[in-house]
Amino acid sequence: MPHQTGDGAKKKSGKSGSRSISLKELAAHLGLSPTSLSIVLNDAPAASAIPQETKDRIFKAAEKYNYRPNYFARSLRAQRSFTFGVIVPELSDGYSAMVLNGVEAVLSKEGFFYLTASHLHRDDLLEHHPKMLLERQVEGIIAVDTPIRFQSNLPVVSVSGHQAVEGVTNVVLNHQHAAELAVGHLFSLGHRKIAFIKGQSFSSDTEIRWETIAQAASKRGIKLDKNLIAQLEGDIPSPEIGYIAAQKILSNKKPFTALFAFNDVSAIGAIRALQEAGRRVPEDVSVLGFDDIYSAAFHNPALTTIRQPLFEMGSLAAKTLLERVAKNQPDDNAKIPETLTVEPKLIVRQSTAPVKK
Amino acid sequence: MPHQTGDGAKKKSGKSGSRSISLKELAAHLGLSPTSLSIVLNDAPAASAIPQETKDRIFKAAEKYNYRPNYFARSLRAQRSFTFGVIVPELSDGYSAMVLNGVEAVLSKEGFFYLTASHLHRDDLLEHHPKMLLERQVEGIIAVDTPIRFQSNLPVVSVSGHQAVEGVTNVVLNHQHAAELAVGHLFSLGHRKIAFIKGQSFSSDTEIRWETIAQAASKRGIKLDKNLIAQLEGDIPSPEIGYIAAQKILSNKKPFTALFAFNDVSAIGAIRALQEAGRRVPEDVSVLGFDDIYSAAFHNPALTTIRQPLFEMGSLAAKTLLERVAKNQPDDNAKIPETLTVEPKLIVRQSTAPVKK
DNA sequence: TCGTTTTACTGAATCGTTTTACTAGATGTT
DNA sequence: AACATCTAGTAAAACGATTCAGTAAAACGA
Repeated sequence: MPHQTGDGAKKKSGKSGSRSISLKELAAHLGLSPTSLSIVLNDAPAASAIPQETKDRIFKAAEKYNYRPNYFARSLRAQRSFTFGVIVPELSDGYSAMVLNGVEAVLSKEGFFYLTASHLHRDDLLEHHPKMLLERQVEGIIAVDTPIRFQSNLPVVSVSGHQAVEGVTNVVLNHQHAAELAVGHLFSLGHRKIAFIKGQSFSSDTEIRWETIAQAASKRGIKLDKNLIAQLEGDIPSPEIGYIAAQKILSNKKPFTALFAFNDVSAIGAIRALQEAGRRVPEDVSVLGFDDIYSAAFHNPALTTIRQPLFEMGSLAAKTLLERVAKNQPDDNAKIPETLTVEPKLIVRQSTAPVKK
Repeated sequence: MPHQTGDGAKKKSGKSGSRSISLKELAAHLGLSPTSLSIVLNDAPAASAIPQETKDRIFKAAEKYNYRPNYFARSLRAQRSFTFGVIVPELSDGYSAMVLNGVEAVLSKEGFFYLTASHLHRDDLLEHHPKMLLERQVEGIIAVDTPIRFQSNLPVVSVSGHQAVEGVTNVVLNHQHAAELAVGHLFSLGHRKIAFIKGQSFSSDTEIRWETIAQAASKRGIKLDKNLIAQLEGDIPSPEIGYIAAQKILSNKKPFTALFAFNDVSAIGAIRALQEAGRRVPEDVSVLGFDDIYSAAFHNPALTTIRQPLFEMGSLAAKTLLERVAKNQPDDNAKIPETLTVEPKLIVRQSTAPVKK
């Protein structure tokens, strides 16, 4: 329970070198015991027995000396850290950063902070980082697009994880809906020969994305030609890997009129490859992305894409974790939500067009 | 603020959820005192008096019971948090995330973590977040593209800050060099009428960037026409604000053959505006970006840009802060490096070309 | 008037670790 | 033999806040 003093005072606390005052020192100043101050400042039940006059004296002194309870002392005593751990593949891919934005928006309101750790798809870090976070006494973990390789009795919320792990709440996109939107869009434009770029094998969305696409395709009688399928490889968040994947597809010399990329970044790379091969987008080939990153709308041509509400996924994850921490009854496992689903949205722009007759 | 439920620390929760063992418990197991274990496990000087046999017994037991020293207890005692605070405008703009990558790479090796806070260009958060970080006992602060509005006696390293604040080390790009590279490149391609998009007023690079550009331009006899200058407005990291700025320049109907944008993101938006106005890039107008974000190489046309080594700036900031923390002699102020400079690089791609005759 | 309740506090224990200041026996030195 | 030094530890005091269990004195009720 974070302690709050009247904030917003514009005091530019005078002394610069002053290490902050302790409760004991403050109590000595007032001629009272630390106990009394603690009770009053935290508004503990016993505070009802303290006269308002004394309370005011305490509040004033706390204000004057800019008293801040020591985080470690308090956390040690209360066995609480008011901190979560967040594990991401890496920060600069746009995806994780957007999710983190959502996480932070929620947490900062509740006086929580989070520690970030990037695993860079390395097995050793996937094991090491969670351990470190546990040692730091985080009260819960948010894993973003990250396999759960650790076990603990802490609450865990996974964003775009697709494992069913006991005690882990999964925040996921409605992939079936996404696939319907995407394939349906291309289908309604007349596309029947569609190329696909699958995600990297380590990306947790790859599998489910592919399954739902396959369903949506077969439902419409679209055949999946192996020569029109490539998989992203490499772990840099650069369009280059999409460029390479598209080149691979092109090299198979099979005709196709549309390409559905795993994400916007790879779609951008793919467009480059298509253009280098003399295919115009969207006149010759329609390209569909995924995510709706900031630059999607401003690419040339502007990307048609499936938007994932990443900020909401982050804030939902944070909210859920806060709730699970609040009512920490270990027996309560039954009540842990297993999956929370958010909805995608089709954003039509210029990179898709009706198939040429 | 949520009031804490009254159940307190009463749950001795044995069970599968084994709360980790304490030093005292471990000592009891071994029939030794906590002191001895502490000495041995930390390899304190006094450990030389302890026979290897006993040491081994202790190590083995620690291993067996998976003993981890309690972070809060240790930090309370040692008055150290092994944690830095990082303040950024926001995470998803690509810039901050890349810097953070560099920060994390260095910190994780040293057993440090960092807490992130985004100020979103809001004055209240610029004051509030640093306060919160100080309460969390961070040992230092890294401010990324963020004005220093707080004061503390903690070491601070600022990335792309341009204030001269006592006790703050600035990690900055060699802006003069950057401007020379940029303006020199455009000049050597024959461009004399150059439009500029300045950064937002709140961005700490805006001013110095502009000054150095003005110098590099006037040195070459290039006049800066007010009608060819626009400023980014708004704080979303989307190309849209560059699009708007470019439109503003276009609306002035003054001829220009090149445009130098504040960053790649705004350059991408500007290209869209130019194309909508019927100007081809680079045939009619050369466009030069800044930063070299991942998608710059894959935009259409591929962006010529000035690369900032953001990862290095982050890791350099982290290293510097670690050093300053390591030798924490407050009198040592004389030795604090005031400025650390990193070098830009011109990356020539397809968005710039010789001026048409 | 006596006994109970309320008021207004305080002392001491606790969270888990590190560190300072010991002790008591063994070994070595002159 | 007297003294110093080394060995193998331990007890107790921090670090700073919270909380349990009291304690006097005042107010209240019969």
